Amino acid sequence: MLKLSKRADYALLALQYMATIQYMATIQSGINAHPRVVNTKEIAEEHHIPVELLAKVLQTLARHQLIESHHNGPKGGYVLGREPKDITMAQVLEAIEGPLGLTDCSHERNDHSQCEQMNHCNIRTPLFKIQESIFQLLNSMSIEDLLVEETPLIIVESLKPQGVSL
Amino acid sequence: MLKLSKRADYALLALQYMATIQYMATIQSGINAHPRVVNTKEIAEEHHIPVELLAKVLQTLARHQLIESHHNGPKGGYVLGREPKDITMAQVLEAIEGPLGLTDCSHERNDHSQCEQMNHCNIRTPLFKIQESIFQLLNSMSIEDLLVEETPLIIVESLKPQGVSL
DNA sequence: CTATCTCCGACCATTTTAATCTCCGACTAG
DNA sequence: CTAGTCGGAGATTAAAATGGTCGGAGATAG
Repeated sequence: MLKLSKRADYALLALQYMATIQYMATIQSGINAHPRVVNTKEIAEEHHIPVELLAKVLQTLARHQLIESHHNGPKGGYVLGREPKDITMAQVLEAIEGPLGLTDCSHERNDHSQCEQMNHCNIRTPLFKIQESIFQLLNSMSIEDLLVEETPLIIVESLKPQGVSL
Repeated sequence: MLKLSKRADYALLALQYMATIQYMATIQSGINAHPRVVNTKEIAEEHHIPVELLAKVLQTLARHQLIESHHNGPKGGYVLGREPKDITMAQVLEAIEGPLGLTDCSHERNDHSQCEQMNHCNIRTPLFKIQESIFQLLNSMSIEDLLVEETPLIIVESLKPQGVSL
């Protein structure tokens, strides 16, 4: 349950790798160093993942401007599209897997297809609260948090206080 | 992303329904009332979901003692296995979908098969922390929290985050 | 210029997983 | 006995994830 797809895994691995490269460059050459452009093959080999799938993942990330593609022939590749701290988990996962929501009826207010069936659904509201908490959590962590050795645990306050009222 | 399976949806709907039945009975007949036994067909028809699938879901819930089956022929069915507040979301989801974890390597500390490949994985620790937070969140909510009055559907128009300038 | 290397996008094949349905056995109330 | 229940093993279908192939466009190095 709640397992990330491999595409999501690959995305995070790639972003972490690119952030690390960039971080190293900054340390060595100061803040103005242009980050090294890394290509798909390099990342794939580094992590032992299939090139073709990673290529698609990176294309998707580029389309969402999380990374930036450099069409420079043999020197082409990708760099991060913005600061690691400004690329949140939620953004990455939404780019890869589409808008996140626990239920089918979280997004489709335009085509009323699905919820015709779920008309007798009494669990929407609580589920939306859970969803909102998870979203908040994912937005509170960024690629930068993948760099450090130990990330501080983020506590999501219980939703209990809102309580039961019927 | 993060969408619940239908089986999980059905499980929550069924548990909410059973909890409601029980709650009503308590109101009407006092605390000692035996909760009414409800059968699969009733729940399925109430929510317009396929009986066969719901049957499996309920069987699974029974196997995990979240509900209790009564083999009473034509009067058979299910009741909650314990108090609504003692049935957490995490328990339900784990019963239906197996142990929850963002990554494949979350559980397999014994068979080292998978992580041989993911040996070059630098994102385990942060992911485990996210996972832990979600687990905590899901454990903080119970079936009791599903008993809230259902308000008109709140539209989540766009989950797109704040847009982040670069 | 040419050979080579990159990203891009479309398309296809295979595998895995989810969802649904079918059938039968055991049991029980009326 | 009859009809209705849960329990559980498949079969079937549908959908999604994963992985691979190909050709085009553009840039670089020689």
